[in-house]
Amino acid sequence: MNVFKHFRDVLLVELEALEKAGELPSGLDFSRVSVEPPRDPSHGDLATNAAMVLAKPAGLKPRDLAQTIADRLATASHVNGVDIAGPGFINIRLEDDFWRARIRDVLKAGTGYGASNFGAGTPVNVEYVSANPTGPLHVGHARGTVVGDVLASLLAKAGYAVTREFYVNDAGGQIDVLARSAHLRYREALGEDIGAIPEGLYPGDYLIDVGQALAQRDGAKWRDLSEQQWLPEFRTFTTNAMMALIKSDLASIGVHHDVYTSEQSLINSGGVENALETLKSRDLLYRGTLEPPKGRAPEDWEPRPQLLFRASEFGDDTDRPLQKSDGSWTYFASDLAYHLDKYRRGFSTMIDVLGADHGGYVKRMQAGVKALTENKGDLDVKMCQMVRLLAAGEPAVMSKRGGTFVTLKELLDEVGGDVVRFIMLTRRNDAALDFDLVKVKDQSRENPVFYVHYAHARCRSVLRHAATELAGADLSPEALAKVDLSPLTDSAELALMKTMAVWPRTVESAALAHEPHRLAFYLQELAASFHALWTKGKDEASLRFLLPADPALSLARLALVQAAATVLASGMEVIGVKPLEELRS
RNA sequence: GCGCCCGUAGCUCAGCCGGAUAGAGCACUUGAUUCCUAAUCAAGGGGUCGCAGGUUCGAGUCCUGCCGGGCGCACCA
Repeated sequence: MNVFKHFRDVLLVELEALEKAGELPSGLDFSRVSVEPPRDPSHGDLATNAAMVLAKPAGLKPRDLAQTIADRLATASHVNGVDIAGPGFINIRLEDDFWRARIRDVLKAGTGYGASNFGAGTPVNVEYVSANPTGPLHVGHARGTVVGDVLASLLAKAGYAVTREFYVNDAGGQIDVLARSAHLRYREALGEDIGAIPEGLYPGDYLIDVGQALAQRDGAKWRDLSEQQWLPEFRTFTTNAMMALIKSDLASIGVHHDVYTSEQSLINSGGVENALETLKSRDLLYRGTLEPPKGRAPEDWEPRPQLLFRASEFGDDTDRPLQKSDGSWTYFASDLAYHLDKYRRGFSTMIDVLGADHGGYVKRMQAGVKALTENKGDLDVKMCQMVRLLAAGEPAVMSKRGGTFVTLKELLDEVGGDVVRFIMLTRRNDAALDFDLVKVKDQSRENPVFYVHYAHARCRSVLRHAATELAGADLSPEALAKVDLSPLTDSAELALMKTMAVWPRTVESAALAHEPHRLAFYLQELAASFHALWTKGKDEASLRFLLPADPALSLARLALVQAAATVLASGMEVIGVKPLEELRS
């Protein structure tokens, strides 16, 4: 249950009743009425802006209207008190029993708690990673990979029909370079001394295996043929090998895409012509010459007539070329075709997760989607800023020179996939992020990964102890869901319940905003709430979870602990982090 | 020169389609451990939300212009 949405519905019923009673004019727009947690918990449990939003259109004074609404809300079920504050806020206090009942919600739902049909099954396509198939993933890919994957999981939990997609850029000139590099490795595998890898080719060791595989399969068949003859086969073979590498990297961080779309097959099947035909039919294509960018004209600039898309009519800064001088399509042209393809597959909502270096690409792609779908398609681009790798505060050097770069796999081996997943969400995606290889292994409050793990492990520890101290009691979630919860009266206990009850709302609002980082922040809050309760039990023995002299109270507290563990696990599940039973090693 | 992102406590950052006295961690000060993991917790000081205008009952949040940092800027992907 989303508590806030629930009471918004309650409020709307009351507002409609006021309309009927003539205390409010009919036909008011309630869409801006919200029910939210107040910023300061001392104000109450819920706050609504209804009076402030409606006062003007209703021709009433905010505080007068607030009083009218408050009088009605005061009689609603589970409401314990209503008061008016500030410019016209209505603060609502709920009965403690209402919060205790949320424990039962959690225990019944298990880690499915927080799931909803908020998205109503709307199809959403999340495209992420989409790394060029020219080598293994490196650390620079980690952030987009995690952000995209968790965003997809988040949307799924919120009730959207999510497809995780990877766009394979297997069509450009870079694939020719890849194929040539592989051919060199192939000749090497046949015994030839190839010397240093020439400038401009991919020097990475990962191509040695490709060369050997080809030599083993085909022998010397391709050695003395012309490039024209071997190139197509080398392109295909090597691209497939690189995709296998990438998929293996992704699997090691728990990422599995539903759909891989090949740029080359899109082109081969006439997808680009198709998309351009659509634009042409709307008179959005023309042949023209672009002006050089002011203040920064490229040295080799020459006026050149090109096939252009009228992107500037859709919010872009300039029109954009679609065809290279050799007649082949630009990357943008095939990407237009790709997004039209996604739209035609039923995705009106598309999300692309890109690196910050693609920032200049966003407007044109959004312009393209608008034009191709007549404004029916929506493309949201999540840009991931750079990650700075540090080691104990000092920059950790990574270099692509000589083909040695820090691969994603090396990072995973160093700190583990769970750590990478969590840390990547400890900043908004559009803010730069420091990733300290040493600090993330710290077992301290400063390390959010540890902090959240520790909270869950503490919960599990209590439940393990309970099995012996309350031997014979049924401690299954199903049984705990039935125990009398009324003994839970301490402020720290209620605070924990309230934090847990915010989870469904967090899922929905994070999904709506396409902001997966909110999950990581929520988990830290929830963990803090639990740690606080734990330590309070250290100060006051009567607040310990396990009091063998009082089984009824202990069972109620175990229900709370089990629920806390469940919500923590629910959040970690969406992030893709495995909850731990204990941290002792 | 243009576009995009960012600018919030000494440091690192949250701030939920505009809402109340702007929050958390680190650091600093003080305190809590015979007892479920003190790997934690509690309390305290610390702010012209880059600057200046504007819209609004109300702006850290929206608009405009500056300043500072990052990224990008025809036939790469």
